[in-house]
Amino acid sequence: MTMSAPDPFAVWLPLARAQKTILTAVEAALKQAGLPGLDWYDLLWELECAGDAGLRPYELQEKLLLPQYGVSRLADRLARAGYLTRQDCSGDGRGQVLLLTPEGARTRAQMWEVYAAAMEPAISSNLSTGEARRLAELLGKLLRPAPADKI
Amino acid sequence: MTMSAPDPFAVWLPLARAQKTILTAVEAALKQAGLPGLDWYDLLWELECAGDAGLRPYELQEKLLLPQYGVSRLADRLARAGYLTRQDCSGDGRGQVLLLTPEGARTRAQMWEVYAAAMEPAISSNLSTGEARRLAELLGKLLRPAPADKI
DNA sequence: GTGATATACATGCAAATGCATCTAAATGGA
DNA sequence: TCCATTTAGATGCATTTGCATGTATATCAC
Repeated sequence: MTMSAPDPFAVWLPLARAQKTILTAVEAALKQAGLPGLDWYDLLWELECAGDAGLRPYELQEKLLLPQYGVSRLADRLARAGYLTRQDCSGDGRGQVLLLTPEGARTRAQMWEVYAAAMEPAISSNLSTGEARRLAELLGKLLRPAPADKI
Repeated sequence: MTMSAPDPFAVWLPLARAQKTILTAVEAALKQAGLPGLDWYDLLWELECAGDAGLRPYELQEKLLLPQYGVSRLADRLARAGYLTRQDCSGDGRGQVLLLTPEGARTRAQMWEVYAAAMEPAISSNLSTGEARRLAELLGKLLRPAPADKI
């Protein structure tokens, strides 16, 4: 039996398309609800997970896969909205610690409702429980560190 | 045997993360090669597929999952770069037909080399042939039309 | 210590994006 | 035919992004 070579694009094309489709749907739902976008959600969520310890911007940069200036300015906007505070970092004069405010937590909770509601039909209606589990598993494998292509 | 409910986020989170990771890697490779980004590639590719018939902007809008103004301006840039031409549309005075130029085709071919080379390690090194096939299949299911959430 | 390098974060400027709106041509009724 | 509605596409304006660079502190070699 001949096994066709694993065409990376057979994976990439539907992957990109599925991501874009779902992303668009969720962003539309959030906007319609008068809530911020997913990038705000992700940052708020990480801060909530971090609790009282807060997070340094460079930590968020890794967690969110954002460029350094991306985190810097995203945090700016969140701070202006009153969703986080910047605190001088004891022990590192260059740095700062970002902390979630109660209002930030409230907004994240509101967003979660909309987020989950928009996600559910986009995914659950097209996959069985077993398929979803298998898909998540395969995507997880895809995320393993690539073999040192960083220069 | 109890079957855990299908958590949509168990799929969405790695999906989004995998897409972003691979996208970033490919964009970086293209940039380093002094070539345009993936959005240009996608448009060039569709035009190449369309051949001499070309494509109407509204057709690209559907194929590329872009907003109307997105296609309008992307086409502007491609036209300024000499990669496509806009032709008045016989039969619809409002419309136009976008046609690939030879230079556009050449650039797309160059991009393809870099694109494919960057994609390969990101995907093939983490998945077996069978896994890749299964993953592509599951992602395909995910792309089925959602149950009428359009307003 | 002192100087060189590396790390953390900010920012000016140009380009891209989102949103609302505009024009023009097509379609559909009466 | 005439008017109302829909569709194709462009564009002004505000926001966001990307890129390069700037500033300040930390770390390391000596």
